[in-house]
Amino acid sequence: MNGELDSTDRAILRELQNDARLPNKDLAERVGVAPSTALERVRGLRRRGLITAFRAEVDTRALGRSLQALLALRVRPHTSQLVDPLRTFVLGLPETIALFHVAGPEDFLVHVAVPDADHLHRMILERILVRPEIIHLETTLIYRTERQPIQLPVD
Amino acid sequence: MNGELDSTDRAILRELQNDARLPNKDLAERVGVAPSTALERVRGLRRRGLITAFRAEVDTRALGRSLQALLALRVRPHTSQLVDPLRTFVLGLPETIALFHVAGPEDFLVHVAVPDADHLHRMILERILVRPEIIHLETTLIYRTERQPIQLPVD
DNA sequence: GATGAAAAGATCATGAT
DNA sequence: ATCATGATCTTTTCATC
Repeated sequence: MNGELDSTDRAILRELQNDARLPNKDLAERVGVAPSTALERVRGLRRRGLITAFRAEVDTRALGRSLQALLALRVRPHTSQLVDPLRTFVLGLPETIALFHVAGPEDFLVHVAVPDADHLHRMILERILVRPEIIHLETTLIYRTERQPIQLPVD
Repeated sequence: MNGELDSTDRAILRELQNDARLPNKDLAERVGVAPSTALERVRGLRRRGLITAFRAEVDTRALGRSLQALLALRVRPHTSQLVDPLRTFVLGLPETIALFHVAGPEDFLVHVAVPDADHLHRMILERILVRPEIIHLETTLIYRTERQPIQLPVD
């Protein structure tokens, strides 16, 4: 119930970030505890909110979305009355992978994956820029994205 | 063996992105096929590269990394001789969540999660800016990150 | 916490449609 | 391709240390 992670917890987090479907028996062996202990630890990590979900990772390229971009949006006036619906709208776009609310001159960065540049262009013109609260949009093409699959505490 | 996704494949991708540990029996029921079919479909999706991994998702806040930022890096000269080792270095930092190689005036965007602003500051000064090939760094604080957990093809 | 054994349940290979 | 069925393996619980 406390917030500390011992080396077993950390090892479990490492293994399950690497393979969420690792059988409990194998997990137990790799982290050096009994299967029942591993099971209890994993439950604890979920209960304490350290593990938030188990998800399949898909390849957006294989889904026909080979081009990624970051869209920097400026929204004015920057009131929750305008910002909240925009946030919902952006997250509802099937092209959206992630949405960052940021400090600085821009308000949002939207990470999108699309089939091609034409799709991106049409999407921006026909679905994004038609919204009058967006007073500025800057597109940055992404050549390559690399995610670090394993997150651990930093000391 | 081909690259098309039918509605069953799409439904499976949806379910497994939502819960990678959904038992095959339940998966089969939800997508409306027999368990053995569901199993074969999932294998096919893995083999064809649509599903790249099953991963546990961890909460960086719960790991004691409550602050996120994007670091825009400019590297000069922009040669693979300098860029490749830098890429490896950045991905090796425990603070790094993702690395974007981008077009435009900046070369990289590094998504990091750190315990606090002081850690971020020290990290930038002591570990990033000491590298002479980095001729410019701009830090953007992230107030909030929202990922869309489910990716599907866009039409 | 860890262990071992037994019950419940999931996975997987096979053969049929 | 899809399905139904047993054989096999895993997970889970519980009693115990």
